[in-house]
Amino acid sequence: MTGRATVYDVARVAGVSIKTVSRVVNGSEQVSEPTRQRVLTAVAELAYVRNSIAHSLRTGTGDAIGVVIDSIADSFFAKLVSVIEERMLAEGISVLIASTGRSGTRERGQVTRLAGQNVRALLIAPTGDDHDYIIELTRGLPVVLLDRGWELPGYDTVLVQDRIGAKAATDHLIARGHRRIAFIGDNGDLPTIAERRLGYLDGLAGAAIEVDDALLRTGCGEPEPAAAATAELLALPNPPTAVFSSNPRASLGVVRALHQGLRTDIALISFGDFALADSLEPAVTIVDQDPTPIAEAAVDRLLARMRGEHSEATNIVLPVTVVPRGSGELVPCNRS
Amino acid sequence: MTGRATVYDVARVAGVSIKTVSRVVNGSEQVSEPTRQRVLTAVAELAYVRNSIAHSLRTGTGDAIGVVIDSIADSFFAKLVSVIEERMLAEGISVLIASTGRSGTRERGQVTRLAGQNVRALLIAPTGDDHDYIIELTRGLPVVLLDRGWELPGYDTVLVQDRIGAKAATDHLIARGHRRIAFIGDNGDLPTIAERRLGYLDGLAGAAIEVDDALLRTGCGEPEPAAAATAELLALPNPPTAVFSSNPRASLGVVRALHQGLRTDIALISFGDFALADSLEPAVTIVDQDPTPIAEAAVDRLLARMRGEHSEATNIVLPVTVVPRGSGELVPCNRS
DNA sequence: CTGGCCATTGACAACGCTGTCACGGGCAAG
DNA sequence: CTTGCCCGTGACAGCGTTGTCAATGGCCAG
Repeated sequence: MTGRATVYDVARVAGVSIKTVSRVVNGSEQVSEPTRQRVLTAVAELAYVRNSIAHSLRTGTGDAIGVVIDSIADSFFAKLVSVIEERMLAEGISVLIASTGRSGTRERGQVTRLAGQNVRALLIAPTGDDHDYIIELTRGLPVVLLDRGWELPGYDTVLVQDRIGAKAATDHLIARGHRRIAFIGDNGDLPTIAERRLGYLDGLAGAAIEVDDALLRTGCGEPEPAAAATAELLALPNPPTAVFSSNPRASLGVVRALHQGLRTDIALISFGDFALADSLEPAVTIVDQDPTPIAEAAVDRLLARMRGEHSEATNIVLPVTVVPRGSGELVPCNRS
Repeated sequence: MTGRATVYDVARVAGVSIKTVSRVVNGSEQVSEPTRQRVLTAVAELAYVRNSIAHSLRTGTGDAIGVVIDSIADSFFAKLVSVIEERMLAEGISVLIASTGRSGTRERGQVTRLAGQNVRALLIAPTGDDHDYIIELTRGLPVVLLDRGWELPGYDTVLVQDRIGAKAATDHLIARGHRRIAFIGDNGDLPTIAERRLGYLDGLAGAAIEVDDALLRTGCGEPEPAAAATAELLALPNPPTAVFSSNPRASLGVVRALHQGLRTDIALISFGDFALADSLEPAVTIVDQDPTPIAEAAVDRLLARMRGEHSEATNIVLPVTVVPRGSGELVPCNRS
């Protein structure tokens, strides 16, 4: 008994036709009570579980969605996926994860792969700036762009106020007297980070502070390069008095470097919360980019599309606020 | 053009039979070069992608595996899944995640669901202690039990030295002079935590320290209850001078509570690392339970099984070591 | 010239399921 | 008693793919 039971097995045991088994399993009303009972008994006896591949093939509707993200090891995306999975479980839909490692090529490969699977819809946090391929590959498939991808018209998107939030953080630091504020972030390929950088520049411009390129560090999306960049900033002849870290993973590196360099007197604001940010000394002020409402909104859109809604693409932009905790309220230090 | 192209479409365009298309797509040698070229041209023209549902149904081999874990929001499991997904991508296999929320009932539901999907194998971090259902539901499906589940014979398992590691941590604290050492952990249903608790008790017994039930806190697998439990411990008339936190998520709560209570003079060892553990003040001493080798070993086993290996079930136990960072080397404080 | 062999190709069935339609029987209306 | 309808049920096809097996045709040996 290696394979699983099929409708035929159940039909044989229950003494009915396979169609009747199908009806019972799918809860059709068109079955008499005694028959239903016999079928249910047989189902239990054989531990029958509907083969969802055959079901998908027949009905044409898959029972999984694909989620394309940077990496599931990133706690922001982990939380995002967690909420998505939870919501989808209620719909009986499975979640396939596909990570891009922030490579546009790999992203494309993953989307291609998923499009060939039984996915019924896609949630994508796009990496690169060329997303035309999505249009081509996902014909007839509901797609919601997550966290990024504002610039692709015709698709539902869910974002946060990247530029506004970044400007608010910068303003927050400027209001405490900082004028040498460093920016740590990934390279500008990521639309999100590009927006946050613009917000940072907005803030500086608003206070008529000249941009110092030495304080603008890109290519630091991960903890290690961010830590290295921070260490370099600290070693500058004229180091910054404040740091704006444009994503929580980079912030992990920044925090490590500041603590290792014993420079916790330098102000810090992180775009996006991270574990223990509020237990550090000082606790880290953040721009609150909570994954939960982002995921909820995205799932809402996706379910609506999966149910056949054909309205115009909507662009949801969630508000963010600065959450003061200590590190962002430090005033400029005078060490050097 | 709403649906995707099928072999029939390609066959029509290329002027061959569907079987030949299938042969070309699957790289069979039995096709003449000119025919192959014509087919490939048609494939490119129609952007044909093999329908993997039909493929799965026909071949009986799915192209996804299922991973059943507590929650993807837990960074330990997130890292685990990340490594698994990375490895599976190289095999062209997708990863389906299913979270249990540590509910045995839900775990069972998830395994049932996955067994009905096209999953080709399962990686399960079992929650409860009744795993007989796994045997029943996963007939003929390769299964590797991850991180827990030692007690289910006939299945490959990958664990760490839970009991030994916990004893080492306890010994480490005892060697610094601690005699009132608290234990924070989830309830004993989780085999892992039960083992760690035994290791903790081993340590106490080895030093002839009597167990104080007031210092043994269970039901704290998540940050919030762990923080609450820690706060209660601090309020005891005779509080502990050291804490052994038996999992990293609990440790997040313990750290928060210690910092909020300004009691960072209390020693702490965490079973399992967590982000920023080394940037805190003091840095947190850990028992190193690295998810990466666990995942690698599990994937190795799984791939071997998927390739048809029929050897005896293997039980891999990975070693752990205490990584001193500061918090575990604090000597007993005398405040009360 | 013929038989046999190999290389290439195609017709057909089947994977497990559900949609379509048809069938048989019971019952109310005519 | 017949007609027509509805209810419960089953036979059959087909979703897109691949495995089996047979057919075709070219080529070489006898």
